[in-house]
Amino acid sequence: MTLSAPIPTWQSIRVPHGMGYRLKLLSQLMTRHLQEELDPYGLTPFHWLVLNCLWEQDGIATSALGERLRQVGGTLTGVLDRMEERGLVRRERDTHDRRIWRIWLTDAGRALEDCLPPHVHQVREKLLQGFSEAEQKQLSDWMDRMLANLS
Amino acid sequence: MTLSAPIPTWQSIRVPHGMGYRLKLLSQLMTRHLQEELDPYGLTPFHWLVLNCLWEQDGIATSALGERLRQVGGTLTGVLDRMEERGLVRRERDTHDRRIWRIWLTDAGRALEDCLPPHVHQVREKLLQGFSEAEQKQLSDWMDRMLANLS
DNA sequence: CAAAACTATTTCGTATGCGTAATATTAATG
DNA sequence: CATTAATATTACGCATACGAAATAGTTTTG
Repeated sequence: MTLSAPIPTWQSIRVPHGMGYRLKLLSQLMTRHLQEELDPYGLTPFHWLVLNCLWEQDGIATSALGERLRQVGGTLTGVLDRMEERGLVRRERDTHDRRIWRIWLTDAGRALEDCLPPHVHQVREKLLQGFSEAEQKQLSDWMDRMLANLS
Repeated sequence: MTLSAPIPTWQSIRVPHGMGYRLKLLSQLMTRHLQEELDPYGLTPFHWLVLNCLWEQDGIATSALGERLRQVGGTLTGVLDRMEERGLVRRERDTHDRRIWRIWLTDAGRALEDCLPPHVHQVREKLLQGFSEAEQKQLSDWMDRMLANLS
C-alpha cells in the first residue's frame, strides 16, 4: 500500500487547517471579543453593523439594509425587532410605497456613534497585533479578492 | 469645522470594510457555498467538521471534540443529536468514566470520508481562485497569526 | 382596466452559537 | 471515609442565519 505524503497545512481542507474552518473560527473569535466589548451597552455585534449603516444613511429601507449587509430578510426582521425593543431604532412606513419600511435612528441609537468605535478599534488592534502596515494592506486586499471570488 | 481625511479601507472599522464584518461575511459565504455542496447528502458544514474529527479519532469524547473544534458543550449536544438522528454517529458511555460519552462513527458516517472531500476542495478552490501558491502560504500563515492573537 | 408578475416584509421551522444552571459522576481534600 | 471541588453533559432561553411560504402592495403586461 502506497502511503501518501502528508499535505501541507496551507493546502489542507481538514480540521483544524481547512480555510473554511479557520475562517469560521476567526469570525467566531471576533464575535466573542466584540460581544465582550459591547455587553456593557446591551448590544450585539450585529447591532453594531446595523448602526453603522444607519449612522451613514438614516431612514434606509429594510431591503436596502439587507443588500448593504448581504443578509436575508428573515434575519433582519428579528434583529430590527430587538433593536426596536431596545429603543435604538424605530420603523416607519415609506410615504410613497407602503411595502417599504424605513429604519430610523432614535436619539439613543445616534448617541452611540461616538462611544462604540473605540471598543471596535480595540478588537481590531488585537486581531492585527504584530502585523505591519504593509501586511495589513495586503491582507485587506486578499480579503476583498476572496469575497469577490465567492460573490 | 475641520474635515477629517477619509480613512483608507484597510484601516476602517466601518461596514463594509471593517475586518470584523469582512471575516463574518467571508465565513457566511463559505458556509452558503459549502451548504450547497453538502445538501445532496443531507449534511451541514458543521457535520463536515465533526466527521473530520471522527474520521481521525473514532470514539472521541464529547468534551475532547469540543476542545478540538473550540465550540461550547451546549452547541455540540444539539449537533450530535441531529447527527445521531441522521444515523451518522452513535453515542456510547465511556467504560471507565460514566460522565463521558464517546462518539462513534456508523458505517454511513465512515463511508462519507471518500465522497465529501471533492466537494470541499471545490469550495476551497473557488475561494482561492487566482491566488498563487506563495500567496496561499502567506495567507495561511496570517490566518494562524490572527487566530493566535485572539486565543 | 384587469390580470399577471414582481417586490417588500414577515412568519415559520430548522440549524447553529452562547451563557447560565441543573444533574450526574469522579477526583481531591481534610 | 465523608465532604468538597471539579468535570461532563444536557437543558433552557436568547441571538443569529437561512429557505420556503404567506401576505400586502406596486409594477408590468396585454
